Amino acid sequence: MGLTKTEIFTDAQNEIARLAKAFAHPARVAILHHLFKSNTCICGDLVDEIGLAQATISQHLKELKNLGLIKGNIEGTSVCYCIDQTKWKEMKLLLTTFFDQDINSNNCC
Amino acid sequence: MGLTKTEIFTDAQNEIARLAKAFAHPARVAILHHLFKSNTCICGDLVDEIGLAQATISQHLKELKNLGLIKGNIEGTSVCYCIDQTKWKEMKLLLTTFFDQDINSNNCC
DNA sequence: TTTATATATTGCAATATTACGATTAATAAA
DNA sequence: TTTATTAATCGTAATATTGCAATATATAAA
Repeated sequence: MGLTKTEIFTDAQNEIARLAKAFAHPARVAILHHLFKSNTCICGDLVDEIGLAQATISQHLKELKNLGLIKGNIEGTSVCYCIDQTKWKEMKLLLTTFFDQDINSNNCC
Repeated sequence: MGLTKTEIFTDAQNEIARLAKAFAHPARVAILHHLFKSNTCICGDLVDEIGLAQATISQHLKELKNLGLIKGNIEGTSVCYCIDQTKWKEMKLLLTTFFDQDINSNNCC
């Protein structure tokens, strides 16, 4: 028990859930927000700007990287994280298509 | 530890995360999909259509109801669940606004 | 009232997530 | 080389989520 039964859902449903997890924690929302806001590709400044330990931020960054939504470029001793525009657009299309289901639906209650 | 530090994030960040959780599990994605697909307001058919135990479906429905995304009308012994169109539109606006941040951002890497 | 049906709730086990201190690894500067 | 700086990883504790059997609740039908 406690294990999500991925096999009984469609690929699309699993992929939507997988991507939505990126936004299902305020720290990751904050990280993404910071990455968009700063013109310069911020790196470990995230640790200062968001009030979480370095290990915690690093873990969240790893999850976002695993989803493909961000990428990291090593620059000397620090790492520059950026949004992966291609993957971001892909994610946007998948999720907004799901959200727009309401347009063609007639509610009964 | 293990407790999300909501207090260090903005209200918007917390709300985005809260709503994104609705889509962060394939069972809930499947439930919402079924609710949109069926013109008649389906009720416990979800248990048959999705391969999860009745108690599990009921729990996911409760979470979606708590987020305000769906509402349930009691009809005899069964309950008719539907999308709450107003809340859905609200959620859509909040999340798509967040997703559209890429439009005004210039990536550096 | 009794019985059947549908849904919610409870209790519990398994697994996942969140957070952080400590450590490691890797590069830059002295 | 030695030392500082930055980020990743490891280990661990606390908490949350997922799933289901069993039970409770509530209405409909007999």
